Amino acid sequence: MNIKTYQESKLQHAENLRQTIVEAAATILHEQGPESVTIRKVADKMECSTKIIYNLFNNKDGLIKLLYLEGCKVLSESFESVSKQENTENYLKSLCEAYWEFSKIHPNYYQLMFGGAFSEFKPEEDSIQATATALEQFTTAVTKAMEKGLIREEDPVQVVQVIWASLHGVIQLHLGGHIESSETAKGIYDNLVTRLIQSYMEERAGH
Amino acid sequence: MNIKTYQESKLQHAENLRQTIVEAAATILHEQGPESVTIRKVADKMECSTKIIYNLFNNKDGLIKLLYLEGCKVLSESFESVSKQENTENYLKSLCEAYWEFSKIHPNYYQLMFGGAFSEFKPEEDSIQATATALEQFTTAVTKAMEKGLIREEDPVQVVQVIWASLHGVIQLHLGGHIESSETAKGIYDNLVTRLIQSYMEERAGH
DNA sequence: TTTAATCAGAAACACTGTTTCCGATACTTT
DNA sequence: AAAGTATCGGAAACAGTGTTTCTGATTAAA
Repeated sequence: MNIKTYQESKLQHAENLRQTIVEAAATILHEQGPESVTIRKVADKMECSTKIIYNLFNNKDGLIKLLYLEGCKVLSESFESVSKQENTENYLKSLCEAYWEFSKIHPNYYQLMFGGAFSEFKPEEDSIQATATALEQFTTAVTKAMEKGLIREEDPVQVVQVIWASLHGVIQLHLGGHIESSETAKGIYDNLVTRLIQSYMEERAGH
Repeated sequence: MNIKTYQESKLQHAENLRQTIVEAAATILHEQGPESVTIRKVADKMECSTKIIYNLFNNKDGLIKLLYLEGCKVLSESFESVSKQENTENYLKSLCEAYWEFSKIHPNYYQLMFGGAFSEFKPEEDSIQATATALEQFTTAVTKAMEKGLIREEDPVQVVQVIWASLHGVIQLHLGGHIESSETAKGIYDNLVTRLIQSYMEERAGH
């Protein structure tokens, strides 16, 4: 037990509180979906008043942002749990598959992060950075493929963004109800994955 | 001037009212964005009570759906205004360009239709059908390319969905603030368009 | 002319994000 | 130790949302 000044202990108390509030909000998100993540419901779960949340997070976006960062961590772990394969093509395909799985296992996180569930929430510098970090496995895989000459040299970040954005499009239209059946959506997704990877891998020198 | 029964005249009155309400809602959508399309603001513009809107549209989704259908018409016209070219590859690229332009010229329609601006609104049978109709130019172009042997025969609807969904992904991430600069987003978009069309065109017989 | 039905306006209900007010608690100072 | 002061959280209020209820007027039907 450290000896702490009042200010230090106060800060730590605030930090603990922040953490438990984020956890409560995350629980509501998982159990009841994004539309149920309201300041009052979080306050009710914490058995406290809404004022505390505003003191600690400034506004709702401040709380949503932390859920966004949590989601980035989960996404990152999803990518990390993909077994690294020698075959670059297969590895990239597995990463794409993991992204689909993430959207299926954590649809509420997905809606919050990329689906516009909180249309007033716009990611800022740090959230965008966290997203890039979550996609790091992807970026390094592409970079390595370039070094090995499997993909023509260009900006690996742009390559990842092209892949990410287009995969996201399929998931988003699916979650939004524009592509009803899950099988149809997966068919489109797999088709797209194959085409994209082939497109990049066929750009070998001499082709 | 037709002679009408009371019931007929009543129905026509209701239909006229529906039309003006949709127009008022569309005006608010264009001038103030999706978040300002609220029942009360529409009622205020119409100088009537909210009850009328509920009588005619059942609930907010009923009104949003009509705006969705309007948006489909506008999108359809955007595609139709693309000059048809003999060169299939160039024509498809022009259609993709028109889709991007639509999202830039009518971002509010885009957010309402595909961006999840009204997260409670899920398109139903008729809205999905209207979307398919809006994409018809795309579908016929792909079908013709298959008949000419420029694209390998498969389901043209799935081909269009693959292209549409992936293009949407770029636009959606851009509008959602995940891809900040418009130039970056357009670069990704164009890159994707080139890759996809190449991917489909390279599947000629004998390849 | 009386009766019955329809329909629109005002107000209310149950929510939302956010702010204000105020009292209790807890550190500071004398 | 006692008085003063600052902080911080709870209750309530404010402004806004989608939606419903109630009620009175209008208008067709009898």
